[in-house]
Amino acid sequence: MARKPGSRSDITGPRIRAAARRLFARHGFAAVSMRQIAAEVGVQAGALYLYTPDKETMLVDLLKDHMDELIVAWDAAAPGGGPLERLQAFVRFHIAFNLDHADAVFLSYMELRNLGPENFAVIEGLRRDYENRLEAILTAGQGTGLFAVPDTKLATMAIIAMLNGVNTWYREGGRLSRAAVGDIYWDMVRKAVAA
Amino acid sequence: MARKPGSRSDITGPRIRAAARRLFARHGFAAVSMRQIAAEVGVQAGALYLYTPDKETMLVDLLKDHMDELIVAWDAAAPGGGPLERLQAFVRFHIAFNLDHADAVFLSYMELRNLGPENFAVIEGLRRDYENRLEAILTAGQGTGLFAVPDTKLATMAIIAMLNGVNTWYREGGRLSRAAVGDIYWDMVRKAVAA
DNA sequence: GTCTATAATGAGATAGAC
DNA sequence: GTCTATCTCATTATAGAC
Repeated sequence: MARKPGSRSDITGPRIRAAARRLFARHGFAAVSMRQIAAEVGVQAGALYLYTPDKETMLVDLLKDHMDELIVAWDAAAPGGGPLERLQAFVRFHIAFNLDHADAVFLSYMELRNLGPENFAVIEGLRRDYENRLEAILTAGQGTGLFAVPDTKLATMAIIAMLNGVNTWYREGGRLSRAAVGDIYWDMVRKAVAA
Repeated sequence: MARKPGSRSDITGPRIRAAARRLFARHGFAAVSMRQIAAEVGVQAGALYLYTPDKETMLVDLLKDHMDELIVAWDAAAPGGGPLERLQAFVRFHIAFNLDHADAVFLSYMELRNLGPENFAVIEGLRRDYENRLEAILTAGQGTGLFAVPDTKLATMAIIAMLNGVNTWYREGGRLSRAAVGDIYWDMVRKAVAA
């Protein structure tokens, strides 16, 4: 026997990526074998090497795609207006995007240590690009006297960490809707940076 | 040859735990082999099984000890006084303790997925015990009208996540001292929960 | 594009010597 | 309490058939 009837690389490729993302996030990069990924997709382990040169490249591609998508999505969603409106939009966007991409977000924070130095630098650079967009909002508000943050760099890190935390406890269908969570976090962020 | 001259279990035990904690935090539980841990300590892999029945037990013992130590340390450090004083103390304590136990903190958030359900429940229970101490402070302040948090549960999670974030960027000898970081985060937390 | 088969390596854990 | 040696099994990755 040879190739499976009906196999198509433009279908198998995305399915491999989705399975790898899910399994890496659930069990950790090192704990997941190529065999597990292949089994999840319904192919043999050797077939994965038609789509990636090795396991680490699979991971770094997932992370890079995720960070690219994040930045593109924010740049498309970011409103004009004053710092307060832009900050509110950022808070709501970040929570919503993270919940929609929980596995990728988790990976992008937890599995950086499995990357070689050059791949690590690429992902970290993309993350900084994204964080700089938030810091720019804080700096703008600081300039007009609207915000009073003791340190825009730390405030950026604090806000991102706080918002990322939502992913650790939020469950769909739980006590609070996504919109309600957005309201509550926006209230806390707004007050934290207020003059 | 047999046992090494001068070997002592009360020295080797702690060294094994320290090596495992460091290596698990750096590379991830699944990525670290028993041979690596043994090499770090200077014993053979087989010797590790004198101290632990298996690898997962090594991990869960590290996590349990860490959470116990955290709760004991806070209960010893927690001041009396009003909610504002207690909240300030909590912020500064949490940042300092986390920086002093960075590897264990990282493990306690990242490697829970490598635990069986019963071990997982134990660690999660301890974490909730700790978080409840913060929530009690917020509830007390809420009751006297000193704080105005829209949801004490979410505020608890938000504050912890924000403070935990310090560990991801803080470097000893960097731009800011620990005390300065404590000041800045306290400023943001104070405003975020203020009435 | 997927298969089977296999190479090369390393894993967790155990047995028994000293 | 640590050693060497070993069992058993899984791993990543490749080769070549179809």
